[in-house]
Amino acid sequence: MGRKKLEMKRIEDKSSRQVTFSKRRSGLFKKARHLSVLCDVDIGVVVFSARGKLYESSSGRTNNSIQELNSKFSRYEQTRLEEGDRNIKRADADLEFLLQCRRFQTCKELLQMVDRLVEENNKEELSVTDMAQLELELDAALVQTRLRKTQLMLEYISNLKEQENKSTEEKEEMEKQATAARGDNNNNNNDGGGGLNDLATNHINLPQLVTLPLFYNG
Amino acid sequence: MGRKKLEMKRIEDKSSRQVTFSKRRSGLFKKARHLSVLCDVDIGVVVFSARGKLYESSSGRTNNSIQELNSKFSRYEQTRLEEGDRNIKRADADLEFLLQCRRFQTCKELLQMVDRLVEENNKEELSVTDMAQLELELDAALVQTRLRKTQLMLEYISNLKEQENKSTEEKEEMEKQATAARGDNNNNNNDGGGGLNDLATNHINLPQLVTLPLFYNG
DNA sequence: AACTATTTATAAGA
DNA sequence: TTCTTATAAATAGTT
Repeated sequence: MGRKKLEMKRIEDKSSRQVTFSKRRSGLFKKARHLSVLCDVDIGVVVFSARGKLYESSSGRTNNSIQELNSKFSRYEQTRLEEGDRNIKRADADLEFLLQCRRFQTCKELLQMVDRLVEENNKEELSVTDMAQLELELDAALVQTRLRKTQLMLEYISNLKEQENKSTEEKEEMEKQATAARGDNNNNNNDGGGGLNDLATNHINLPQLVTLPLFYNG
Repeated sequence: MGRKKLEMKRIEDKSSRQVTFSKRRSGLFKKARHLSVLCDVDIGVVVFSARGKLYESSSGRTNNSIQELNSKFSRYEQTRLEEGDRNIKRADADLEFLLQCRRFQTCKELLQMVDRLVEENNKEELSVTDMAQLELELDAALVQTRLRKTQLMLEYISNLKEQENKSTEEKEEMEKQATAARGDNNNNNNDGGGGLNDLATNHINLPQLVTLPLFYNG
């Protein structure tokens, strides 16, 4: 659509490629938004350009965090253009932004956030401040991950124990009844499906890890 | 576009909503494909409908990993429907997939991958296996982050040292010349802009961290 | 960043 | 469902 029909191949002229990219990208996002609303579905669109990533999605949590992010970065961009001492402004803005995003509902959101920070910032190299902050965020995510893992394993063990107890009880009940009625020859060695020992020989080979504290605030 | 302009709200009639969904979805994918080709960028579009997940992407790494992912999850979905013992199948598929994704070119890619894993899996809760793997990946990212941070700080210090040396040399040279010519009263206390001491009083307040090893393979 | 001639997408109807 | 077609929407080239 437009004055001419374009061939379906890379636009060689850098300038018009950039313009087309900009126009069509916003068009794509708009269409995604409309489809999402009209048909009540979740949509995610990700555009990875050589430098910087652009993102758009619709409905639910995703929407919120992304819009928040967008406006944040718009303001940040503006500030950056208006001010002279870019590096300091930038470092401050990054830090401020990151500090405001300390709490995430899900690990997924954290990852998206960090990812976006890296890409939207439009820089290949991150500053020391970025790195220090990223380190903190990753650490937080790691801690969360470990907590959840531990929790799941405990639940798993708890379930198995319960099963085992139940199984043992049933066996004992059976034996009691059998003994009461007459002498018997019941000698089942199977403990009743998935006892505690199964954890050690689980086909999923969990890494043997000892978790140490990451940071030491001297 | 069409005979009538639609209101920007959910289409209530189920049948026409389905038709519109189908049409607009393929339209969206087409636009994404075109944008990708014309402007030489990677694009991923994900549409989550209530039943089933539909997906489309274009070009490059994204394409590969996403299509791979897609077929993986399609197969997984099928298996899940065909098999009874869902949990085990699922853990195996996840594990296999994750193991194939161990090496990433960049921290960015890692984050994207994990992110995608979480989202595409369409599950809020991750399994123990997922968590253990995520833990490993996050740790790897963290290590990389710390390395880079250290590197940057060393570079920074090195730069400052160089500046200081240069400044000192110049001062000495000046003093020598001045002394040779006649007695002088040059007594400048400024060390020449950004000496080592500046690091401690930097406005960017780096957290005081001691990094410990994360894992201990017993 | 706006404009407008065209192309493209699609809502409703068949 | 699939095709047709009138109309809405997107956008290529221009300013």
